[in-house]
Amino acid sequence: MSSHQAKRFKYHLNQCYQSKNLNLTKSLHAYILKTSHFLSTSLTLTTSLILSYSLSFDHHHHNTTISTTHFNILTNLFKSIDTSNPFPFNTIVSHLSHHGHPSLALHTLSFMHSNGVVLDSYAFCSSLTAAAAIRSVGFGKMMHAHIEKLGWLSSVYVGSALIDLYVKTSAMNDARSVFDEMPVRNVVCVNALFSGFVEGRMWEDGLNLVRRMRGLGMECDRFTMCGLLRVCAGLAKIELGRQVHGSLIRRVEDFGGDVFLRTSLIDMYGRCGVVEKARHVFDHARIGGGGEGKRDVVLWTSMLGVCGRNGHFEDVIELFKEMLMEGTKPDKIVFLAVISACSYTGNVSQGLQYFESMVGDFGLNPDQEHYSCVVDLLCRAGELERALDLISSMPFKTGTVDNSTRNGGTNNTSLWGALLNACVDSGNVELGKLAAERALEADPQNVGIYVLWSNLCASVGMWDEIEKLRDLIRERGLMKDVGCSWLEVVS
DNA sequence: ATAGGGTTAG
Repeated sequence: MSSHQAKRFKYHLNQCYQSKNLNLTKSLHAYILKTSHFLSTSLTLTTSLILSYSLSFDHHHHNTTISTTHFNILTNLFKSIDTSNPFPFNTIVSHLSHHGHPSLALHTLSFMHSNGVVLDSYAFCSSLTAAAAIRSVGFGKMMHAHIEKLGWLSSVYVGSALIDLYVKTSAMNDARSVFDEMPVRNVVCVNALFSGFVEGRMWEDGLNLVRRMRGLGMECDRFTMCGLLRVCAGLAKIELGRQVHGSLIRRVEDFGGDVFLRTSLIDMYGRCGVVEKARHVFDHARIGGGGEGKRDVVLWTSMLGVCGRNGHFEDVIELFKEMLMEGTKPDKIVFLAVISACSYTGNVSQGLQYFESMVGDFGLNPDQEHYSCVVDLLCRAGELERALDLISSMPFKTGTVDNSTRNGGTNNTSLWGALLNACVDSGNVELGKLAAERALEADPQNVGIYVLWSNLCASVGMWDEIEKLRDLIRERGLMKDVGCSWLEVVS
């Protein structure tokens, strides 16, 4: 086989890779084997084959497990690669973890480990990213042990990736201790830890970390600033927020072209109640900064959210229209923002219209979160029966997990919780009991539900029921959390 | 031929 031929094969494999065509990959593989023995000597061709296979497998198996047949194909291909050189393996792990196939990346790492391929910082970084993507604490802990044994904890790259993994699995204490024990630190690992504090709404911890940066001889970059704006929003620190805005203008080159920063800035001003300023930042978003006049969906969503939370309902309607006119297609999150805006401002019929338009005009299937939103909308307007009807008509089973959401799945506690909340207000015990039962089926540890239910019981003098609830709470070991709210209810 | 951190809703 000539190198020209090899190039052609590589080109075709790339096509398989792009189109995720398993059968095409299989026949190309067979053809290559029949044509010559070139495959066993061509690393790049083997690598391409592995990637094409991996992508087609996951296409069929939704990224969780692969069949033994497929696993064997991969393993055999792995075995034809010289294990004394980690380079090609690292390339494979990197590709897989960056193209949405984390579990296969981890399979590859396992193969490397059990076949004596040297595990270097590149291998660990890629697989830590993969483990973070599927939120695998177990795999992470295992890798952490290996990393420590091999001395890779001293690498800022590996350290940052490890911190990120712990952050994404909500193990903030582990993240913190990795950070504290790092011999060398830079902005990236600070940002990794900081983003964990921000995501977990641990505003003060985040702020303290940023304050420590000066002492460590580090400057904030745009990632840090972005988090800092969210801290300002969380603590409603408008003055600090203005300072961050000022230093963005002074210090960050073309910050206006950065959607992340603009979005956080709009959100910050909005949560601090300075709607005009948020609008000002939003209105100038199309100018400069590489944008060709069309604004990002996320940018629109943040502005819609700002108007909704501040009760500017007319602006929400207007903005949504403008967004469509500008040619920006709404996504599911835009509708969450818009429908909850209707909910805040008590515009039930418009909220329902948007909900219907979402499916009818834009072909977007509502998630459980959308249903929660509409249930909340109906309940706030006192339409409890309609809310119950809507829940019964949902295409989901109650008590199941919805994996389509960003945080990897929320159950439908919020759905029943919204209904229960409304029942407390209206004193509807019968429906409230049903809602409380369903909510606790989905999440038996949810203290808020116990409190709501006992509030409802107390309001109508059902003291026996409260007594039963109290036993249940003690049984499930939730007494400590419930604390003062419980005492308030009983006394 | 290879590596680490960020935005919107609730």
